[in-house]
Order: sequence, then C-alpha cells, then structure tokens
Amino acid sequence: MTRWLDDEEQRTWRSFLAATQLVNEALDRQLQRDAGMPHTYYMILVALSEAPERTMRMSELAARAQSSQSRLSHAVARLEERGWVRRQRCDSDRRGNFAVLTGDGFAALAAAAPGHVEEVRRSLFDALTPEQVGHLAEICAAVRDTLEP
Amino acid sequence: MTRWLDDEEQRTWRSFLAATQLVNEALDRQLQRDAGMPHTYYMILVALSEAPERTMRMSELAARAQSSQSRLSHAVARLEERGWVRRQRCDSDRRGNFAVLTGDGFAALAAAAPGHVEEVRRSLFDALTPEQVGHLAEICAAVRDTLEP
DNA sequence: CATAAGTATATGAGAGTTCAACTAAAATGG
DNA sequence: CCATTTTAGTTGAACTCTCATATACTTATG
Repeated sequence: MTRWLDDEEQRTWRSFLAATQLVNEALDRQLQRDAGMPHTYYMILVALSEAPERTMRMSELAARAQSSQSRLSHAVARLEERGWVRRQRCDSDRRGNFAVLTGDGFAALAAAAPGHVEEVRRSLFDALTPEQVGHLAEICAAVRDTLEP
Repeated sequence: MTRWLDDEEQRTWRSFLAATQLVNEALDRQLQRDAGMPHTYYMILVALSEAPERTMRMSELAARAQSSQSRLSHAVARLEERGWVRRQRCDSDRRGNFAVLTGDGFAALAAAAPGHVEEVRRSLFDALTPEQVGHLAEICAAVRDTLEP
C-alpha cells in the first residue's frame, strides 16, 4: 500500500536533506555572526527594500518573505525594537498595517549583503557547474509548482 | 569586489529557497500533525532504528541525524520523557552515553513512517521526472562535497 | 605521575517558530 | 441594514534551536 522509497530514492532523499540543511545552516551562521540577524529577518529586509517606498502590507510581506503571518508579526516586532522597521496604520483598510523599512534598516541590509552573497556563492553556486545550476532551477520550479498554494 | 548574483542566479537562488522551504514545511507539518513529532526527531528515531541493537553513541547519532550535539541532547531528553528512547552509560568510556531506541519508540516510528513517506513522495519525487531526480542527486552530492566537514 | 589538553555530553538562557485563540474591521447576503 | 462570515493582523504559551558554558572523564606531556 505504501509506496516506499527504493534504495536510490532513499539515497537521493537523504542527500537532499543533508545538502539543503548544510546550505541553510551556513547561511544562518554567517548572517548571525556577521550581521546579528537570522536569515528569515534578512529576507524580510530584502523584500521591504524592493517594495515601492520600502513599504509593504504585512500580509504581502509575509508572502514575499516566505513567512507565516504569525512569524512575520513577531519578527517585525523585533525589527521594530532595533529601529530597522516601523509599522504604519493603513487608512483605507483599518485592519491593515504597513511595514516600512527605515534608513537604519536599509543600512543594516546594505552592510549585511556582501557577506551574505559571498556565502550564497560559496555554499551553493561555487559547488555547481552552470549546467547543474540550470537543472536546479528547473527542479525548484517543478517543486514550487506542485507545492505552492 | 563583491561577486553579486546576476538576474538568473537571483531567480535560481530565490526559487531554491522557496522550494526547499516548502518541502521542509510540508514534512514538518505532516509529521507534527500525524505523529506528534518534528522532522528532526523523526530523523533521530530513523538513525537509531538502523543501528545495531538500535543503539548509538550520542556523538555518532548526532552525525547520522544531522544534528548538533546540543540539539541532540535536548531532543533525546524529550524523547526520553515520551519513553521512545533511553540513555545508557558507556562503560568503556565513562564520559560517553548511548541512546537506545525503545520498543515504544520503534512502534512510534513504524506508525509514522507510511504517512511520512507519502509526504516525501508528494512534496518532492512526484514533482520530478526520473531525469530530474538524477540531476538532483548529483547537485546534492556536489553541495555536500563542498560543505561537509 | 601529575598536570595540562582534549573529548563526550549536559545544561541554561535567550531567541525564533508554531499553533490556537483573539481583536478588529471589512465584505456578504438575506 | 443587521447578522454572519471573512479577512488582517496580533498575541501568548509551548516548544525547539543555538550559543556559551559547565562537568566529567580521558589522553597527552613533561
């Protein structure tokens, strides 16, 4: 009844878990060490920095930063304490809230970015041939098409 | 100076983050919902179940389950509370500790496995062609060769 | 052999995540 | 319109993870 994994699938699956975890740990360690933030916070700052006025509704920000609403809400609270983000009430829909990236927040992001990009290269792209990068892109697109809401 | 990502690399990178996070969230949600444990605990139980006597030294278990030693120590403490694992002093090296999978622990793993495997298929293998699975295996091997200690 | 280094693991505090519950404000629909 | 349902976002508690530190034992070194 259960469609168990055969040996090769097992190996691939475990290798996938190991590899993706290694990449994520490398990212998180680098950002925590050099910029004092976890990768999830970095993604929030990036999303905000790319938005018009560096401003975004909480729910849209959650979607862009691949965060649950609850996680985002907690995270923005911490980022607000650091002065990197501030919240602003939405007048047209008064349930809503905007998150706004402050100057300090943008500066923190700018300071963190080079080290982060180096780590991304080091932990993923440098390990792969251009052909493999292409394959990876297709694989990730296929997975997202299956799993994304 | 910084080797920034070009547009295509950016897209690949973000797609990678989205896809791997979707897979991990799907796994964790399924296991938490249906078996009451996070994926990290599941990996610990799997590693133990495959060891001779279902017994392993803490440090080897940490390596096999891709866990830090501290994380493993906390996790085994919780698993011990549930009666799924017990610790046993090591006589030849009295600093050491064995983790032993109990009958209940094995039963919990056996009960969780089918649903978990279904989720693995659903969230990864079913999305990919056999060729893509092969590519993924090579990509993960390359990443591990770069990042593994 | 005594002491310094190193190894195996545990522990506690602080931080992030999840889940369920909660508030408040729209939208919907008799 | 009023009652219901839906949507936006927050909150608190429980749990896991990380990091630094502590503990206990073992191995190396002079």
